[in-house]
Amino acid sequence: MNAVLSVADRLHSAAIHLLRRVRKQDIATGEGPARLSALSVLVFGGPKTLKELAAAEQVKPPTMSRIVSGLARSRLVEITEDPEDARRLRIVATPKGTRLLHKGREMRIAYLASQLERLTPDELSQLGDAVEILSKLLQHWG
Amino acid sequence: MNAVLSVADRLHSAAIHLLRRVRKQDIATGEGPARLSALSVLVFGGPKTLKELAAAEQVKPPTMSRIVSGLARSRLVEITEDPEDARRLRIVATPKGTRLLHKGREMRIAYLASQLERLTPDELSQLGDAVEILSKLLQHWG
DNA sequence: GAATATAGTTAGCTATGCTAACTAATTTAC
DNA sequence: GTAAATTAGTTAGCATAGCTAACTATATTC
Repeated sequence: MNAVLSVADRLHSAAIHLLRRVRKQDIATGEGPARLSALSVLVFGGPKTLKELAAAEQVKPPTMSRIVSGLARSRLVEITEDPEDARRLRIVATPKGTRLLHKGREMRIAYLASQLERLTPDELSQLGDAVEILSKLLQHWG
Repeated sequence: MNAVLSVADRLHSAAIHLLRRVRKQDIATGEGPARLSALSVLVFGGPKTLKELAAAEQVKPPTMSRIVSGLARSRLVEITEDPEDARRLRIVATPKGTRLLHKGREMRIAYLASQLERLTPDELSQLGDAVEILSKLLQHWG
């Protein structure tokens, strides 16, 4: 197996297992990962329509419809009508939603960071560089 | 934000977005990601009991019980009794299961690899080293 | 004004995760 | 040598999250 295939394979496996670990932290916020991820788009990207949110999360509209319903039920987002087009929804994170997102993010990152502390400074630096490469790649994904 | 926190945050985000993309490839095999991941443990790690599989996949026994049922229904694994302890199941990948795993793995990896091809050889090598560090960290997770 | 296109929802399916409560088998304790 | 405790897995029941197909309501186009 050539180098590209080998890296691809192990990268996939590492990503799966990393997220399984982290998911347990997310659950402590009382909201699932799909909701937290959608909420994060709203908090950092501002108000969105349902279709925009679905596209940002790479999910179909009925799926996002349910995610948004859940967030609204927990008062983490607020839904208003678009004054220019009554078909559209304007979805905004509430202050409560923003607070919860930040809290969850802190918990998750603190947990991850506590594990990363085991690495040597050199390994951490290597990992940091690699994540940078990967993030850029994901931004320009084909 | 210090270096550890920053790496933790970006690593998490990259893992989420990477898997969202790859999930679509997995679906083409006709089996979900949890089943493929469990099957992979059997193919590369040999026969396992249900409890061992659950532990390897960081999932509770009832969850793994259903995953294994699904795999058995599709004839991707075979379940026999442990001759030494009738409470235990011995779960083995069938030849069909092994073939499907390799096929799915090829599709997924080919897709990932086609994206990784955009990296320079140097970047790829850095990413490979980092994945190695990460895999080891995940094995000895606290 | 009628046909078409677009935004979201609803209904209904599958898959994955959990806990609680169960059965069956083995081990331990007496 | 049997009763109690432990261990392996299953079943039932709940929630989240993904999908497609079919629907409603609004806008746009012809």
